[in-house]
Amino acid sequence: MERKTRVRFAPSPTGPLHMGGVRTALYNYLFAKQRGGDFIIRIEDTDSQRFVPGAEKYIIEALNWCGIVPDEGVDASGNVVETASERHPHAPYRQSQRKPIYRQYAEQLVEGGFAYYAFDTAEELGAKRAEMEAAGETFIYGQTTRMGLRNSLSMPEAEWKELLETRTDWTIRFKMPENRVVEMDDLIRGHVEVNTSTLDDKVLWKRADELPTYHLANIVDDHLMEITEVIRGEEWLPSLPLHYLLYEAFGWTETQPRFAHLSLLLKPDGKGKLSKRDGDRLGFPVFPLKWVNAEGEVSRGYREDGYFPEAFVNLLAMLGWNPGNDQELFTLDELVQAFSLERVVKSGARFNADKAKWFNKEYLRKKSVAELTDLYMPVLESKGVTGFSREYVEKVVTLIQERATFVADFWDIASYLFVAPKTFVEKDAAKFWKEENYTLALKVADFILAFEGEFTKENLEGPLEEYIRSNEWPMGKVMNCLRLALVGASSGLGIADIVTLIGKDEFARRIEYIKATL
RNA sequence: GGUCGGUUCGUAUAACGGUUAGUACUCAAGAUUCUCAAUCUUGCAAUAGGGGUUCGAUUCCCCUACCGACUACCA
Repeated sequence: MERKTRVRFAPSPTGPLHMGGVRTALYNYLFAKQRGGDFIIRIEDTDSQRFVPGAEKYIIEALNWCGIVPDEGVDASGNVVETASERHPHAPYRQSQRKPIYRQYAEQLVEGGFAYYAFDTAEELGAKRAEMEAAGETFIYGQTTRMGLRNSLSMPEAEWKELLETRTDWTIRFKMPENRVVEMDDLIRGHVEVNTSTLDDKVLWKRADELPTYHLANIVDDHLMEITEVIRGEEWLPSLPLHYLLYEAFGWTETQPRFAHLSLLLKPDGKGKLSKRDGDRLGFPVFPLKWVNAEGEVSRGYREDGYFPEAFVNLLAMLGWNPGNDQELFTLDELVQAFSLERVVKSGARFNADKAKWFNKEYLRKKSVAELTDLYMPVLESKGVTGFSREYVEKVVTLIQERATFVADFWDIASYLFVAPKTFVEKDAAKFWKEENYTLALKVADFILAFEGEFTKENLEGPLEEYIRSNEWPMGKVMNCLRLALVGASSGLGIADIVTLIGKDEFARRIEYIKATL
């Protein structure tokens, strides 16, 4: 009975999707596609308190930008599917819309003796917790304490049945078995054992809002949606025994999915996991897309920072996974081919911004001049630069493509090919702008202006150097001085390239301007 | 505190009992060039510590240290 591979990414719409979340989604996607299976998106919005408007849309848009397109859960226009259909037999995909289906499963567990009703209020539990903490102990609602608390296990039947009717703030808790060793297998971590004596009786369902907690909703939906593998973050490993026990209590062990727990993304320096603050502090995005929260606080995104989605996906894939050889550059399709959970690294991966930039640079180099020009034209426009043909911009892009990491770098690298420099880099000027140099440089300028052939790099370069050499002038000093006049700095393209691009008239103008300042 | 997970150059990782412990990023030096960038070459740099097991441990086991996750009517 080979089942079709079906995996899901189940984010909670409590804010923008963190890059670690994107990585989890990516690994799920790669795993599914490699096996010809389905990748499903399910929105886990059972906590109405933490719901953030726009978060769901953000998550889907972010995945879409990355090329991670779901087979189920979202329709063609990127909306979460709300009604079941032939293509979406498991809809709806928002847990808030699946509300009616969970209670019966929770009750089923109570009937089977795997769960019970609990009537302790949040305040009572809070007080209990504080009391025990004051005594230096930790309170857990579990096998050692449950009989001393208010629930259907400790109270007379008549009493709790009455409370069940009259009160609306009770919960259903899982009755954690005592002293049992739960043996689990993780696709990444291998065999893990936990004794149930350290585990507590988790709340599964709440009467107050008639909603399940994560644990119940997760198991029920994974079962109903016929999920075959659960690939999720490491933070879920501690609740894996509970999940195993739930599958067992429901009698679903035959079709229980296999689990794989991914390690976390760590901050580049210091201790702890990667957080929003690190991005602000160290100057790189931690989110795929820009996000503005309710307070108007802006978090930058990879997309807005100029990363190509292919580069972002590639760098994410390499953070905690490797193909087993030296290949580092992969397209999404290549990743689908090469990916394997066996090669996912167990330890947490520190994010490195330099490496992230390197990936983008590699992708930028691979782009066609046409595509980069498409991206650069609007930038030029925003700089107020007009009157240049597309052909001209393409020539510029061709010359600077391999010098840039982002399209946004183009302007900093070669704005002088569009506008005359307004300022001069002080350090460079101090070094090269000396009378002995610029008198010669101006003579070279005259030579260029007197050049009668067509202005091309090939035509100019030879004669230019020949002219300087024959006069026995210092090539470096003269050229840099001339570059200073054209660029405003002693760095940049070759003189012949610059002159060819800006043309004789503009060249003459810049030289005249320089002469006027002497 | 408890439970679980993790630990190879600064970072990401390779080596799934036998290698001069490899690769990439970063950094440094050199080559090249009219400068810068790019490119090429070279270099710096690691098995957390201690016990075992073994002819032999980065690799297997134990202890310690450190890091992390979890410990909610949040996911």
